[in-house]
Amino acid sequence: MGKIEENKERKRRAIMNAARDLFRSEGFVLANMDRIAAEAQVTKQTVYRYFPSKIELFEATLKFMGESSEEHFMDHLENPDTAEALHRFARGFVQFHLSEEHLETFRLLVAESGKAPEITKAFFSVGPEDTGARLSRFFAERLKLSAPDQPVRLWTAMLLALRDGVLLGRAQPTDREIEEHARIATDFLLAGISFEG
Amino acid sequence: MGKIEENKERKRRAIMNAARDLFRSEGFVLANMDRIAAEAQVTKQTVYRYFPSKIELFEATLKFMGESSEEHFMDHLENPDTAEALHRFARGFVQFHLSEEHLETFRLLVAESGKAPEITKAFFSVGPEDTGARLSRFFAERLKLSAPDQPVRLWTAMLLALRDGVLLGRAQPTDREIEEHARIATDFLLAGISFEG
DNA sequence: AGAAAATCATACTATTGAGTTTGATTTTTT
DNA sequence: AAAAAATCAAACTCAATAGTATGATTTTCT
Repeated sequence: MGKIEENKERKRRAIMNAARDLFRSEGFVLANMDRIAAEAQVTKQTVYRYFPSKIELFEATLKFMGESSEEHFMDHLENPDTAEALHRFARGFVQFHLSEEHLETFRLLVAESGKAPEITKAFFSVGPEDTGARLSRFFAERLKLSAPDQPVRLWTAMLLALRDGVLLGRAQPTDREIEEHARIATDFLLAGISFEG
Repeated sequence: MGKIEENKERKRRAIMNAARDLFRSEGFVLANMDRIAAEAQVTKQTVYRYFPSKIELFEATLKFMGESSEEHFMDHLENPDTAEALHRFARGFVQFHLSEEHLETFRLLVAESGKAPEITKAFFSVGPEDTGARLSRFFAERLKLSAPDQPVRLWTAMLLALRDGVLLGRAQPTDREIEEHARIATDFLLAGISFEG
């Protein structure tokens, strides 16, 4: 592969990086192409060589975000101590969903999917869709549940209880509060499915 | 009160009605003042006589929305049969939070509170903030819980499990699914607090 | 070295939309 | 009926911004 191809790839990524930051912080409408070009250290002309329009840049960027999203809370499910695995996963899950990065992304998706529902497909085509599936497998294997989907859904919903407040402008919970909430929700789940640690 | 004052009040409301619809369906940035004026059957000039700027119209409209929001699921808590009260409330709560009206409002608030967190205060200064408080009272009186806040939060969070999907563009659940989900979440709650129907 | 592709710098077009201005018309008050 | 307040109709200013055009410069390939 020649240097031209390499550079193309680098530029593409530089543009999508800048686009991601601006779309996240400003939203689709207010993010502007001149500034995306500037942040990417590239001419607007070049942006348009790679992406024919703002909306197509947006779609490509969403997909890019889905692919490059870094969650590590999944790893906790490998822990051999089942209760420990659940508690650690829970804390990581809550922390991630309250992180500024994720909240901005969520805001963006929620706002735009109102007008163009198909847009979020791009994001989820690669991304976090399978968290539920992975959890269900864990519940089936480790907790011996024959119908794990329901408890999984209830549990993750409980874990997200703190998010609405933050989304609507309430102060970010402290680490202490996050920790405690994750524990309470998880204990509640375990009691509900009669699991003995 | 003279006719002028009456008319002022009517016009103000007509403008905010139109503004509400447009802000909800288009979002703050894309909603435009010419169209708001047109929908309100009023001149743009008149809009500006009542509201000095778009942002101030927006704030006033949010407050107006908070005040005029019609939820009726609260009434179910008066039902003397406690389990019945919970189940009916649950269904009404889920239905409301999945209604197109509420989803659009939520989208709007989530999108805008990212840039101006204080903006949602206007909405919640009157509105649904106290659902939690009312529920806590119910849990304390009817279920004899000494610390009701935690279960209330977990329960409402479980009830909202279906919302994320819809927010991100998944198909609206059927009435059947809503009903079933509300029942399951409520049963899970009751089991968790060892309540015997 | 010289051709070809990509990028740069910059200016331009065209549209949209917030907020203003002006002067005529209607409605309410006294 | 006449003064005063509110509204209308319509044109205008001004800034922002998506997307295009042009011609010079740089980078890569052969």
